[in-house]
Amino acid sequence: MLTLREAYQSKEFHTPFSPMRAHQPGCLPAYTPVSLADHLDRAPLRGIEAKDHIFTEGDPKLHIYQVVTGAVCLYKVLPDGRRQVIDFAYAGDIIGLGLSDREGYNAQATVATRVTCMPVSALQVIASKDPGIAMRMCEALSEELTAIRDHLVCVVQRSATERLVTFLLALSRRNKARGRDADTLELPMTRTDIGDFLGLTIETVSRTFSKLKALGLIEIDQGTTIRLIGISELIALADGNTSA
Amino acid sequence: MLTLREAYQSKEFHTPFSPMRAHQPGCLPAYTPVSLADHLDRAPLRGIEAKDHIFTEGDPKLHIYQVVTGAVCLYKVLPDGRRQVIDFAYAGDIIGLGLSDREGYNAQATVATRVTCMPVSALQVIASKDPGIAMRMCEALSEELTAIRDHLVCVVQRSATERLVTFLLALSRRNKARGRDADTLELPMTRTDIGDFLGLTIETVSRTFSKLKALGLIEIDQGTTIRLIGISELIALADGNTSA
DNA sequence: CGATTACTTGAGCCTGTTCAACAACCGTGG
DNA sequence: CCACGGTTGTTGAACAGGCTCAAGTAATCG
Repeated sequence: MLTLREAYQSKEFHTPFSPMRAHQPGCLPAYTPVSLADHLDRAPLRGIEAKDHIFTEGDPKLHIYQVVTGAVCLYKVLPDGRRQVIDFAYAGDIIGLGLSDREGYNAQATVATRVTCMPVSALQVIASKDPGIAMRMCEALSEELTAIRDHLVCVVQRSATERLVTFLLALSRRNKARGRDADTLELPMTRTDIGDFLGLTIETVSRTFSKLKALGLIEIDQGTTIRLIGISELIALADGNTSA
Repeated sequence: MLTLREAYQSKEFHTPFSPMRAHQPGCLPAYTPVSLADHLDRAPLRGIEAKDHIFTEGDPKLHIYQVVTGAVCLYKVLPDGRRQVIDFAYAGDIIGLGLSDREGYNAQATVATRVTCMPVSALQVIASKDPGIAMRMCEALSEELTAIRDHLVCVVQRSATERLVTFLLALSRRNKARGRDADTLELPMTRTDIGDFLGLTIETVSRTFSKLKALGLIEIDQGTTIRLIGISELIALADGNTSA
């Protein structure tokens, strides 16, 4: 399974439609093709302190953001306060794609974070001029859909241990995709965030970490650094081949 | 909350970008603007018998479909057979939007169903000529994302009763949006499908229906026709104002 | 009309929750 | 430097919601 945001890193962030664009009949762009990522790279930077919100549900959607450093927790709350973390966004991930005029969830930095922010109005202008950008947005949205579907299946069908291990393995795969150590994970969020992501209580998350440690499958430093010992056993665990 | 597919019906299915298109600088369409829905309405019809699959996960994605009559169950399965229903698609709903080259889930007709099917290749040609169509696809994808996020929150955070009532109320709202009776629901799927959608066993679904009936909040005819009695009490139940 | 599939209901069990206490960590200020 | 309070994480014990297993009933279809 993909980390929800991992999809964005799984391909070059340049639209595969760009090469075709200039040759579309009836469409003669007089500008230099620029990818979505290019636009975001140029956008102004904004710093957010740990625990501060970038936006909250219901806010008018004014910008889309790309995380430069740090981590962001995207979540929704039910009327009675129950919280569900939809996704985490890490460096490179884009937040807020979509055409609604309101934010559909809350975005809170879990640690000190920097993001670039680009006005949606600008994006709409660009996208309506440039079908390649619009298609790239479709692509990104489809990948987000694929990822959240996988997460839905995971969280609804899997046991506590399977969920947590799936989460760790997704982070590991993400690390590998970035050329970083696949066995060493930094968790830039609290147990509460992880619990609300996986649909578990903080106690169950903690207990499950302890169990994995006792099984010799992971090591934990200061709560936030995880070292994966037996990747293959962990994969088996995640898939319910329950040796424990 | 929206029924997952309801989003598609919540707005006219004509792109709001159409009026702008002819005036885009550098883009001179020499054809009559046609909406995504128009294209789908013209597409050839295909009949599927109850329990037959339209496609399965991993199949090359060749078409997108629009349900004309009947109902379709979209689901994924884990390696060990656990099943999660992602969504149901009813008349008017579009299945398979997105730019992956493979189907990401299974689509099975729950009852005898007719769909129109349009080749994705045709859609890509249209979308790369017509930024309005591409933007309309983005819009549809965002709505699908919003809906699945809501469903994720519901299924992970809510109790069995809350989930089932939320499901019934979504169907009711959908009926109302179509000008049909909001109090009378047809359930064109089995208890197993409902259970796998809500992350519950068939027994719990059945028991919960019985409980709602005992509370006098619904009536059930032949298992498939539900009549909602106390909408306001049901809404309270769905939000966890647990009078039961 | 019998066979099959779908649904309902019951009883006991299990996973993860709740409630509670405790430990570790961290920044602040004396 | 350490004492202190607040936050975050860990662990234990009892509970409960939904699951499993099992039996029985209703609807459907050849």
